[in-house]
Amino acid sequence: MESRAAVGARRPTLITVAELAGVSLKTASRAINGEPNVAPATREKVRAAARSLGFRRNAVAADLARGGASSVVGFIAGDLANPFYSAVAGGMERELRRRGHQLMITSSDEDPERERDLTAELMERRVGALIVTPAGADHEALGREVEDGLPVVLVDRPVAGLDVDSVVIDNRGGVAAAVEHLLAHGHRRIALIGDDSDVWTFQERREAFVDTLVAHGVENPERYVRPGAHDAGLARAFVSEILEDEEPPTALLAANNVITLGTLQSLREHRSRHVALVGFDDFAAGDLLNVTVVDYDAGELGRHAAMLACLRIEDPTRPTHSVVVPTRLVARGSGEITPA
Amino acid sequence: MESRAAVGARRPTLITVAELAGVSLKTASRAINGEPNVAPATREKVRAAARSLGFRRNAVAADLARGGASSVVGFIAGDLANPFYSAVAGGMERELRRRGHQLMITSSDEDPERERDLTAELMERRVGALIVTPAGADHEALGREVEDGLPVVLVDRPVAGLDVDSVVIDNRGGVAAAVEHLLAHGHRRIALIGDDSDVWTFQERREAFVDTLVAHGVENPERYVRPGAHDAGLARAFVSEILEDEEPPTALLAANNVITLGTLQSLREHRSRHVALVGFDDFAAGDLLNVTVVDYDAGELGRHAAMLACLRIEDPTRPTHSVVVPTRLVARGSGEITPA
DNA sequence: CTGTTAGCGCCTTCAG
DNA sequence: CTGAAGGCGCTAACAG
Repeated sequence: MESRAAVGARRPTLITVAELAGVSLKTASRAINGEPNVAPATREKVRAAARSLGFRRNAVAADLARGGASSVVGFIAGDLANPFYSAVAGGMERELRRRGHQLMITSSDEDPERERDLTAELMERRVGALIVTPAGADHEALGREVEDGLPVVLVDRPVAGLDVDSVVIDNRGGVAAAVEHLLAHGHRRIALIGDDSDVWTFQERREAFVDTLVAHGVENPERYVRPGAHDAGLARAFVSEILEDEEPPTALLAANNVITLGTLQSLREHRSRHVALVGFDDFAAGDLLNVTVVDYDAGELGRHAAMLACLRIEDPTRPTHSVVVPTRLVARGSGEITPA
Repeated sequence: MESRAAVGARRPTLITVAELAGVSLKTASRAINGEPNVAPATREKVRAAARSLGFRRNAVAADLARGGASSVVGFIAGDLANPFYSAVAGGMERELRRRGHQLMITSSDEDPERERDLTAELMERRVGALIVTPAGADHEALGREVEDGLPVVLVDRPVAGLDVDSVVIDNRGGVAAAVEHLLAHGHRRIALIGDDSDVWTFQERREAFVDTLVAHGVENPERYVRPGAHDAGLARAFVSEILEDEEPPTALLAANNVITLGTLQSLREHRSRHVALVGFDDFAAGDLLNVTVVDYDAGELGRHAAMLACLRIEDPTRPTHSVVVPTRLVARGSGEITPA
């Protein structure tokens, strides 16, 4: 068995294997790939030769020979260091693996220009499909790929004018549930602390917020809406400010987990025991802090995206689908506080 | 400019571009790749042709022709859905990109068998290097790759008997600092709630814990050591139990963030206002809960791993390096409580 | 069942 | 500065 190649030595190829086994190149290929029409004895002979040589098939060359797209799927995440994307990537990777694909992950850091560069790069690698969390507004580069026949799947946010498969959270449903929950507990003055107004998910959540309040006869539903809380510090400041209002809200809806944390800080400073809070997105210490949240399975986003990508690879002509991942309200205390 | 290929049409190749530009294949290649020895006019002609055809160079074919390893680096993470790995992957991806490499991420889910499969798969894709968070104990498969000359970098935990580049957290230093912090605040009875005993990082943390206590003359340092808290629930139970001791500890050291959360739950149930707590790893609501922690930059782990991988690709003969990422103690209240 | 003949798309010689 | 040949490692037809 002492046949390990020395450092830097060439890797054995199918030809080497074929020669050792005393068969032709193609027969070796068939045996290695488990194709039919190979005598069991021959197959074993080839496999033994491969083993003893430490042969490794070259998937890159195989993809090339087969002409074109590989089994690799590319994912351009918004920000890899963000747990949300890692949860998405986790679900995605698992589903792809199940279907015999590999995942190549990159991160645009929410920068549209980087997204364009990465798209180009992944195209050069001839990925079989591209899953993207679109950053910014201009996505004509993506549009071109789509026209060129590349399977593209959008995750977490769609792109206007781009008719492709997509997976999003049920933002509207989640917010509606949260607002109705608060209304049911007697609140009428409900505030929404949200992210920057150009973030699509916040736009959705905001609209659902307003719609739900209107549907329940609450007047001036925008009164306590505060967009622009891009980080925890801002969220905290906004909440502190709004609580100073002469007629302050009795309940708060934090539009994402970062904002929820900032909100909690503010509430603690104000020792407000009678302000209810519901947060969109669960977070690590959510249960410990008794925070009622709108939760969902981020991994499902990735799983569905992967599935849609695979289905489109198999059938490029199928109509586009749009999957909506459900949310559920997890009542843990903070959302069940009634108005003072 | 209306030259977009129809869906499913073949992508243009260098030959197509060369023909349109009226030059040879090789000249087109040179122009596209920005190699020297091409007349500026020719270069422009070729580039214009490429643009109008929507040409995309095939990086896969290029790698193959160049014979061998690609610029892709593979990363086998322990569990992609875990924020720790996402932070690592984030730093890794950024550094690799800076150096002109791509990252292919997979997840072993801490399963040694999957790790072996994934290693084989990434080898078939001819990754230029492999970064691994080794799962389990048996890593002879990895060892074989190393012998074959594959650049391998270990992250977060080393493998006994495998002399390769590695990056780990300063587990000992972090724990020592935490323990000394508690000692300085007057504690002598300090408990360590830890993960399963076969987890390397916990072994390190435990040894440092004991060593530090011994160095400070604390007798019977193992008395309050509780391994096996694999999830928050177990941690909570262990803490509850230990607090019932007739001579309970006055301070707790939670060996990781999951354990810290469980510990907090238990402490809250016991309304123990006089038990100090320091947690290893920071977490989302750490500051909100005033939890003193041993923090470190997970992205740095990834960044260094990427760097080591690149350096080894460039020079396979360089001696192996071992990077230790520093920790720092973040005092936020829970660790500064003095014994009752 | 097995082997032969062509490439996949590009890069690397080595000549013009 | 440019081009022609040969090959990277593998697979897809076709023959036998």
